[in-house]
Amino acid sequence: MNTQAGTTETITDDDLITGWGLFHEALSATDPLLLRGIDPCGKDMSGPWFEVLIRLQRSPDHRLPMSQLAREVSLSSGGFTKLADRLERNGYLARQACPSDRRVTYAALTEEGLALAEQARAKHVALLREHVLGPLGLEGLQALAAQARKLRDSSRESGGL
Amino acid sequence: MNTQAGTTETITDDDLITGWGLFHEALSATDPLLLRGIDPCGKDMSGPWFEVLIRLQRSPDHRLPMSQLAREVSLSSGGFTKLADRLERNGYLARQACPSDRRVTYAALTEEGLALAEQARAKHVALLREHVLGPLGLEGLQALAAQARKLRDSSRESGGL
DNA sequence: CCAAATTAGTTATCTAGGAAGATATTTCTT
DNA sequence: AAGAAATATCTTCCTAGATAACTAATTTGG
Repeated sequence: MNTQAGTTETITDDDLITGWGLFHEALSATDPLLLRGIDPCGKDMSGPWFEVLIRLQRSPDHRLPMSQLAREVSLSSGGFTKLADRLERNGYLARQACPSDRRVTYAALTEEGLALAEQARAKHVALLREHVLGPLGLEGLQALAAQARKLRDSSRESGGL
Repeated sequence: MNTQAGTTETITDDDLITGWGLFHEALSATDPLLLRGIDPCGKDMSGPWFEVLIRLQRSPDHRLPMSQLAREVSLSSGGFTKLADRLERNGYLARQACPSDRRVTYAALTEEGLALAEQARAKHVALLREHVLGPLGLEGLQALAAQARKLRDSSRESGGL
């Protein structure tokens, strides 16, 4: 069904799979680099921790409802409860009751959590400049982001069952 | 350090983080769609299973050394042993000794494994056309793939400690 | 050629997260 | 306003992988 025709209108199954594979490989090769050594101790930080810290750091009062945060970082509610437990146990996060809706619990950064978030963010940005902006250049990055946005939006439509 | 200057040479920390976030979001929104219902029973297939099946399907004799396969799908050797156990237990994979190097074990597709791989691949390609090629178009996909390739290659250089 | 370092694979043990169920609180429908 | 449906969180149980230790087979350096 797929011999290469005019190269302008068609794409083979193989090339499709390969192209999508590149996307995967790019992320799995690059992502670890961007979290490398951004821990206070100079150790790597786990993706989920970073995603949570970043979001709380830029939120008003440095806090968000647990369930919203869970959705944003793509964790199940049960999974996020345990991530929050871990962060809390380490002193980076505190749970706060919400007066207006007693079902919700805010996950809020502590002083130490905020410090951790800011420090990790700064290091992460430096690594982004080195490992992403450097190799791709501004145009490359923008091209990538534009396609990624299209993909995200269309997939959310289709997939948001 | 980062006010928006000429828009042509600079990018803010925020935009950098957002741009990279788009990349993440695109993958995490789209990827599940591409594995949806590609199981024989019409159920979703897990990413690692699919990656393994695809690679074996296109390999000579439909087999590869365990350790090579583990690297290609980004699993630890111990993790891959258990994935292979599962596939074997389900009748899709068989372990074969390698005569020329008695350390290695081949992971080889069984008849059923090959059938599964081919069927999953066909369904996956259809989903790729629908959810990736459709929204992005051929140029979009190629743009994405080109940037992804740059990223992968440069990160492998940096990261391949 | 032999000891040392490498490489392949398996086997514990441990941690992160998903799924499903249980509560408590809202919100929606009459 | 009462009952039903939805939402937020937590808990229990289960599975997938990571890590590290161990064995066996190879390769390498002297």
